[in-house]
Amino acid sequence: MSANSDQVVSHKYTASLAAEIELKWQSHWEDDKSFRALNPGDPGFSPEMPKFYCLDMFPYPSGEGLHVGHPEGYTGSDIISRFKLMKGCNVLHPMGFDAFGLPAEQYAVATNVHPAVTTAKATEVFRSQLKRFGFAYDWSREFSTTDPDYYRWTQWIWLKAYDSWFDQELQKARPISELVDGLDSGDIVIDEGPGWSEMNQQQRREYVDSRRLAYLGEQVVNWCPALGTVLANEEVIDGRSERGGHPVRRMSLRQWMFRIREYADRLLEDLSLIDWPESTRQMQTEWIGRSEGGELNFTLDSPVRDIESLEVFTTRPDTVFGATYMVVAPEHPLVEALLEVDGATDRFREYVMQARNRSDVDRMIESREKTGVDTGVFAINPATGQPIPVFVADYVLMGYGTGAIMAVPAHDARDHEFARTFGLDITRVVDGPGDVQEQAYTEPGVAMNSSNDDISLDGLGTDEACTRMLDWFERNGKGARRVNYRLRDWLFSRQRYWGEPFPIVFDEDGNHYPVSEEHLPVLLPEMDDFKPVESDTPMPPLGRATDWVATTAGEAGVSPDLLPPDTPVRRETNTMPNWAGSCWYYLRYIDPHNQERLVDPEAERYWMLSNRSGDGPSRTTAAGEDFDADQFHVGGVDLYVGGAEHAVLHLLYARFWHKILFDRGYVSTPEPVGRLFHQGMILAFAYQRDDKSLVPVDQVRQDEDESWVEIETGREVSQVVAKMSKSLRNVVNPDDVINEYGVDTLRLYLMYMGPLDATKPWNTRDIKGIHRFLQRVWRLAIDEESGAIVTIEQADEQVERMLHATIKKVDGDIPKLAFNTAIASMIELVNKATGPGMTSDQLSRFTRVLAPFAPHLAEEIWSRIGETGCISHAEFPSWDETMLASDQVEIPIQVKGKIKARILVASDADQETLERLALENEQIIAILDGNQPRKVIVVPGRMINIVP
RNA sequence: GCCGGUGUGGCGGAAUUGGCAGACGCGGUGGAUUCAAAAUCCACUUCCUGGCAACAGGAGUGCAGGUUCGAUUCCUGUCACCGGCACCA
Repeated sequence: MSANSDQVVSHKYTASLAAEIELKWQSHWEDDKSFRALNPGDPGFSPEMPKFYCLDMFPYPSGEGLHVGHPEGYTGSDIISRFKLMKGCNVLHPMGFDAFGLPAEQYAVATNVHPAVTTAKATEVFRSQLKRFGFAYDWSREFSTTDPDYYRWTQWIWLKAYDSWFDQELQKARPISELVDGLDSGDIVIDEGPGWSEMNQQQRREYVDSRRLAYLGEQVVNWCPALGTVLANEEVIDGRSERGGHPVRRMSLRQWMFRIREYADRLLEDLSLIDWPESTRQMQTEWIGRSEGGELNFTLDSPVRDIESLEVFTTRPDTVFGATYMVVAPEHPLVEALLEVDGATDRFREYVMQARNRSDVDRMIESREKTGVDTGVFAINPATGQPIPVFVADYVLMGYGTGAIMAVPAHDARDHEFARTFGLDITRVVDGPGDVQEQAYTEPGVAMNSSNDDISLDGLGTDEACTRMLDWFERNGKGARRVNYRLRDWLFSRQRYWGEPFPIVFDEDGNHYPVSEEHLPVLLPEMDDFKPVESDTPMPPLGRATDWVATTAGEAGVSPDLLPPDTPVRRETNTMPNWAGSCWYYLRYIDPHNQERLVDPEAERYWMLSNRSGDGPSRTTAAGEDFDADQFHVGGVDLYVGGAEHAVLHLLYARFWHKILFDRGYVSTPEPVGRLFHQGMILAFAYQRDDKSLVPVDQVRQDEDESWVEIETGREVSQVVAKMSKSLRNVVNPDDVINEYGVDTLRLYLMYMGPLDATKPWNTRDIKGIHRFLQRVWRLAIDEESGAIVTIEQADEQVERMLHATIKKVDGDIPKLAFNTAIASMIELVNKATGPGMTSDQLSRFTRVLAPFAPHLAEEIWSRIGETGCISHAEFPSWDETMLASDQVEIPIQVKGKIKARILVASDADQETLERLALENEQIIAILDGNQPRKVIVVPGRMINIVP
């Protein structure tokens, strides 16, 4: 009893002591505003400090609370932020909440609890969980996308897009007023149809509306009955909704769209200028899907109603001579016209109806066998002059190109398959191996069978043949060069309650008028029933707020210049999609409380513009006229950390919005994010039976021989890695880990699991190792029994050397986000120092190295050894290269690449010395057996290789 | 089908430019400490063969080849897994 065991544990670094330390410093930091970032103009702001803007993808606060995947990325960015602070940067490291969206609304539909209530509660939970991690966020900049003060500016940006048109010549967005001025003055001429001067007021209005970047488009949309809303193409995967996997139907609706296609080239080109993961840049490239080719005109042998010809897009104009038939999509105008003309066969009608009604789900599930019907119409192949049949088939998509193709079965796999099914001619026009009657030859090659009275491609390579053919089409006015994109305009309306209302109203004639800026935000009306309105056509829930919807121009805030205040108007009842708020939140963090603007220009310039001489990303841009690419980086945010699941949608949309704002002069960089990093997914172990079915974790035990057994059956199961899921009961709750070990341990474990961008399994067993490491750190400074400081007076030489090496290693690894190896080197140091101990000067340096990773523990030791001030604002320690060099080094001697001996030599031993020493080595002499070596390769300081 | 990524001990993972494979952690084994245990500290721990042992020999970074004095690293082919796209003309 006298050897009091309680006393032993009383100063041990346990979960409870960790919690005590952590909560103490967290409240210190909060009281001292330790992580408040200063803007230009703030008292105490020093303009000479370099800036570092470090951004996390903000979370959607779900009712479930934080998942371990969240703090993984957040810890990584926190380490960089704290490191940059210690390096003397002014760091902007903010956090907020992306709180509009479907789950809260679905919950509201089910329970009638207002989404604002659900969201506020979930946000509260998230915030307190995040605070428990001790992240160095400037919480004074926090906001939620649902704050009226925030979405006011989301609406404002949408109005800017509404007030913009894209000038093809300048490749940039300009104010609508400049379009009108240009049309009035005749500087801008309308290509097709009646000229501006011949138009009446209504026609002019419609023309201008058709040019807006945010426009109202009649569009075949993806209607998801289960969600009661339409979805963007990007939100539909294999004919089902991205969220929830519900079936999606196609129908026509008038919806707000974004003219993102206008930016296709710029979005594509600028990808090469930013420091983003290759995979993400490639996904965006493919998403944009630029292809060069020609739009060619095929005349019908007799017109159908007013349709005299078909336009097709092709990337292989060199194969026109091989076009033996044509195909139009079921939604093509020619099909429409044929249905209205007598003579369309029943089979034709039936096929078209079936194809149109068929949902995308069915199209996907059905086999890929080509189906189609002959329209009975013939077109003239412009190259051969021969009549060729026109088919309708659903393998041609209305949404890509012109919705019609010339079919070249000899050189296109799909056309080949169709031609075989329907017994159509297959004519070879490109020379190459194989029999095109059996299989399409799709590679480039030398043209053949490709000549008429006017032109011959025979003997030309594909590239040259394409060029000649396009020249020929252009000369004859039968076609033109064209670039086509897979990217489609962005559908921006949702039939939901819990989103940003559009700041726009409609008069009785259906004309739309913007709400003027000073009347923003257009607030969501209070409602108590959130269900979508039952109707043949989708009706948004906001339609129920009849008092809100029916108003007057004056009430809604439409400028009296546009409409007399007492004009009755109806508000837009659609809302913006979830992406809206996340498209620009990084800008609002810069100046979150500004009531006058979305962001103060000076603050924006300070935080977004990086000098290329700094240590930011090294990519540069082709100089745009509005941007000095020689001096600045294209991207604004210095580091953006978040999941790869946002590689296309969020990150493409944000780039698009940013470019509009850039064109209109509201931001100073052409790209929002200079460097992007995706943290990997954290998986968990699960157990698999022989038949590959998975067994929940709690139904498995480990035998003494380490094998895993299903408890119920006693059968052996194998350990596999799977996504965390409730059904497998392998979801890790960060709160539990914090309770058991403290948050510094959790932070360190998350970073030590493996490379930050790798997908890796959570292994609860491994956390102990990291916890032990922190306990060792603690014991280096503190006596567990007495709580007294145990620093030594005289530094151990080897520990000192290793400390220098560790400082260098960590200093180099942090900017690379190679935290796992940085931690490994700290562990090595601490293992080395366990025993000899450290001086307080060594501890001062070591705790500063540790501080970005385990800030609370580091801060505690820092203060106990008598240092003052916040450790995260202390200078990151430096190292002395001369302390890294050792006098002697062990060098392996290889014979034919295999190590046979090792010698200890002076580390600066030169080539001759090493060769001599190697050949004098007894083992080597024995191996050589008196023979002269043919060759000796010596890499000083590394190795010696002898070839006998 | 196409594109991209990854394959290294029992497990998670290290390894600058082609130069000592397996750092570091987990797990395991042995020892110290303890009445005992936990905790802690120390040592060993890729596999195979031989040996009481120190040790000796061999194999080894998914697989099969190649380049090279030397390959986890570069090249060719191939397999598996993960992610993305998917009739895009």
